[in-house]
Amino acid sequence: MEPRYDPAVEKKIYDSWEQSGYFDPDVCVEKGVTASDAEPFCVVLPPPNVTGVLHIGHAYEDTLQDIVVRHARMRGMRTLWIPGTDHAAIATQAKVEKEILKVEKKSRRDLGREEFLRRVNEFAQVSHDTIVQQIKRLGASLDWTREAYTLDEKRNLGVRTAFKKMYDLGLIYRASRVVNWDPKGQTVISDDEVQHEERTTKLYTFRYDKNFPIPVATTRLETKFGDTAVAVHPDDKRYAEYVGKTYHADFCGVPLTIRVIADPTVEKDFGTGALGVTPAHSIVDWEIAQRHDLAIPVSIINLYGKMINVPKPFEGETTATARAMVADELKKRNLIEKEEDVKQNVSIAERTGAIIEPLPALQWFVDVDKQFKQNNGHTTTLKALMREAVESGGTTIVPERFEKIYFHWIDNLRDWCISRQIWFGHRIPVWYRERNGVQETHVDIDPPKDDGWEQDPDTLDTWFSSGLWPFSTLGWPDKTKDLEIYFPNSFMDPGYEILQLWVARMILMSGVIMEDVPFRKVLIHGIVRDSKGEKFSKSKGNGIDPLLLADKYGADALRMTLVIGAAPGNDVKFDEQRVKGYRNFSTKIWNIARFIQMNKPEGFADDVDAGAAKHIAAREEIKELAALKAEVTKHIDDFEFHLAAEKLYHYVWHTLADKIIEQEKKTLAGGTDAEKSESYALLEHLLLGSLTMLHPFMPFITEEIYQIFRPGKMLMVEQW
RNA sequence: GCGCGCUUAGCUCAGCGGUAGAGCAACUCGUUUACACCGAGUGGGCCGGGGGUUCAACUCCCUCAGCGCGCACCA
Repeated sequence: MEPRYDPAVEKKIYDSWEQSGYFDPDVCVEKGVTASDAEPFCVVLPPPNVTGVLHIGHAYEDTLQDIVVRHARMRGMRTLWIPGTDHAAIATQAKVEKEILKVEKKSRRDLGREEFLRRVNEFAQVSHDTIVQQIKRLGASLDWTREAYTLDEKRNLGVRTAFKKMYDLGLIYRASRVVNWDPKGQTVISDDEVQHEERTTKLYTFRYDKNFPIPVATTRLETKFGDTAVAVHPDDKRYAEYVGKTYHADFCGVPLTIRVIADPTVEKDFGTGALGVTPAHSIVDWEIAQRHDLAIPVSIINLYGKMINVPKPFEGETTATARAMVADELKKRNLIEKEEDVKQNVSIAERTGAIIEPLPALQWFVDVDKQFKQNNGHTTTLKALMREAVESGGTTIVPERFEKIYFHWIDNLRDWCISRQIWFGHRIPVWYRERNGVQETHVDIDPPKDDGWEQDPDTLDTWFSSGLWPFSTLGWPDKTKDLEIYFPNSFMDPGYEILQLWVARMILMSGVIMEDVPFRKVLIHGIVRDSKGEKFSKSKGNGIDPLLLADKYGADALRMTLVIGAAPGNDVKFDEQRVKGYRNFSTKIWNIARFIQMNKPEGFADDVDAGAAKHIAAREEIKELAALKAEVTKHIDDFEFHLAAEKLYHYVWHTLADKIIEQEKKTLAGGTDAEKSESYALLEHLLLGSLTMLHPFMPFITEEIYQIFRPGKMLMVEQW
């Protein structure tokens, strides 16, 4: 054995695993390492976005899965782990758009849809290749023969099939309503893609004009051109006499017709207790307007955040400028009664950082409250279905506290807006044409055969295709053998930041389409942060390249650092110092192996030294190892990888090396031949046993050493 | 506002009803069949504050504080 373990061999080891074909469970069955009737175990990789390179968070996520997968494989299960990448519609398009604008000073419209998509696909391909190499470098035992992409043809067929099915069930509909408009990305986004940021802003208390009886408080003076009502609480005695009446007001030169209505959602104690209702530019106001049958509102803000349908000088101004102008005008008219600073949560688009502009638009939605009938005869709603999947125990979420967050999210869920005004993604499978003045709509998997149809220009929310991932990767909508064997998946390991965006959508989609849960267990993990507890981000420049660390200390050391870093669901604070510590552990393991190998008695061979093996069977050290195995197995089954890894670390270093080897040194030096053989047999047994248990955590070094002791074998598929 | 976490040794974190644990850091010794990417050992903790349940609480319950997160409101 070399005096030192060199992480450079890790690439070679990965290649040998890949060449063996054992990542593919069919090959395992074929070659007899897995029984043909073995219980299936399937995990689908959360597909990394093709927007760049792998970061340390991926390394963490992939390590956790690889532990589960390798453990299952070693226990003889028919184990499949499917790789793939995510086209990540908005994220990827935005990235390429930005790059093209920077380098060529061109917008996507300058290039045209076809050319632009060619560029995005090119970028995605390069990004994909990098990512795959990176995943392999970390040792993930994925079956690359089954690799998928959320935007490949197979998955596109799945998306179209799912859309059609949900449309036919009445779960997908098209409607005009106030949506979250991202003025920067020029697209609608769903509620879950909106984030909130607290800011201080001015709250104005004003009157539309001198004769209007009720003062109203608002932070958005510029939208008041679009007001059609003032809402007060039904129990509010101050305004009871005005309820039901309609007033004509002159608001900064614009004639408004304002009805006073009573609605229980209005808070008496906020502002003046009276709310100016702007149906076109507030989701809440839109809903109030619906309840009170207010007239169809006029938009006063366009898609670029500029004022429209208002007189000069307001027309064409940005909302911010218009707000200041309105404030000036009202002051001139002496209509501002109060001006105060308030804290307000501003809605931000998570991808572009733009402030959301609520405005009315015609979009496609998934109805989460609609009753529909499943093939199995049950009548349900999507909300109920998502709730039941977890309540019934069909899917278990670990740690349990995330179940609470999940239910809380369902309780507050609104219809899911799935159409996006971007080009990169799955085109909506709907075609329109006008015939004799009548608008016709065709919703199907394939385009209509006859003439005159035009496909909807929009694409689908990336999470629509991601939601199908647990079964689209298995070949659905075809009735494949994989689907039969491996669905529902056994395990899924996403981060908590996509519990709602992704996990919930998979449960939803699987519930409608497959009428089953997508997976049995979900282990939610935390975020990897830097040593100060800050999130890694490009703008902060605190990123760490997991690949550099793997090359420097070995992928195994990196994996151990991440695993022992924290309990499930908690964030991991990452410090390079710790990786060093586990590199030292690798060295320790290496030296244990070297020491044992150096002491192999002349002529010792496993088949002829059955006597030595028999002798050691009764020894305490063997029992101790067996007890450890039971503990480690239990911890892995309970997803307590940090405990399993820590115990193994402690055993190997402080029991096997510090105690047992030290104790055996005397025998190895001065014992009889029989005693030496026994001593060696014991140490070898303990070493190989430790390597076996360590393998899911530190696959490379364990494989390397194992093959030195057992040439021709492969630890990856040895018995646990 | 509703909900969910976290607070344990200098640092990073485990443990979660039975006399406080690990890694790193610090200190003291040590180099004998591997390993200084060593070994043996030492110091260091009112387990965030207060109250309760219990024979027994870091562990369960209540409450307060600080930090973080989710959802809603934000007119």
